[in-house]
Amino acid sequence: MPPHPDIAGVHLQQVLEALVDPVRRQIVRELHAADEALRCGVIDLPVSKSTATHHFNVLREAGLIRQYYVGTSRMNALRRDEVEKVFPGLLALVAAEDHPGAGRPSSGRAGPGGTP
Amino acid sequence: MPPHPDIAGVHLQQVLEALVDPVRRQIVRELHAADEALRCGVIDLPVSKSTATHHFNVLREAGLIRQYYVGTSRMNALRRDEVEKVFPGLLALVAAEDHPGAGRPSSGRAGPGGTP
DNA sequence: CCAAAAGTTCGATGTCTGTCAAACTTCGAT
DNA sequence: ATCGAAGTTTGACAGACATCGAACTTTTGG
Repeated sequence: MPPHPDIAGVHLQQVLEALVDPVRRQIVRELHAADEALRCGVIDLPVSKSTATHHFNVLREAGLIRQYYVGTSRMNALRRDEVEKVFPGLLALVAAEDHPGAGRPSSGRAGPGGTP
Repeated sequence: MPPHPDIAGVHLQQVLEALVDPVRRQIVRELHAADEALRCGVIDLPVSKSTATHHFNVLREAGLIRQYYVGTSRMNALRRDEVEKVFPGLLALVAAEDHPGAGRPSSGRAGPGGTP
């Protein structure tokens, strides 16, 4: 429910910061493929629930996804057309990504506590 | 002179990591606009020379620019067509960027020592 | 030959961001 | 009413990255 920014007002900087994380790109890819809103839990992410919540929030704040509740489930929908209008081709690049392994950052960025 | 990767082998992850930095996008924009190779010094960057060197290296390693020496000057050329072939539309997004202020990261990332 | 110019290398530093665990909230079903 | 499922919130933490200054290399110009 927090604020969904108007994509026209989002800077490329913020969108890139959102998409530079492999986990967040995975989310975008799955939403793109599903072509419909998905529950958070449906997407199998390699991180804890709290971290997942964080990633969804970042995507929302960047104007890439729209979120709304249905019961206790948070639905997530890719803002396809809107994003396409402001950043043409961007989603296609992510959707077409050849996600090797798990799309880990080039310079082994995994954060601490990764998998102790 | 260090290795220039074959762009076809570069992952989207690495390219995004390169382009997420405002300074590096500025470099790409200027090279895009110039449409020819430019000396490092010609591009007026808001960072020290050593930092600039770092940024040019990151861009080269990501396959976005090609570098070669002419005297003591290092020339930098955008690998337009090659990048366009593998990541269509990507350069256009950066080139068309509405660089506000100085394109500082959304979450004030400036690093230490920024402006003491 | 000497000096200036153009970058590079090296080491140090501070901030940011991803990550987790634990406690909490909320809604639906039994 | 109670229990479970689904997420959220709140600290804490560690690793990466951008950044700088100083010293060095190399090439051009006087």
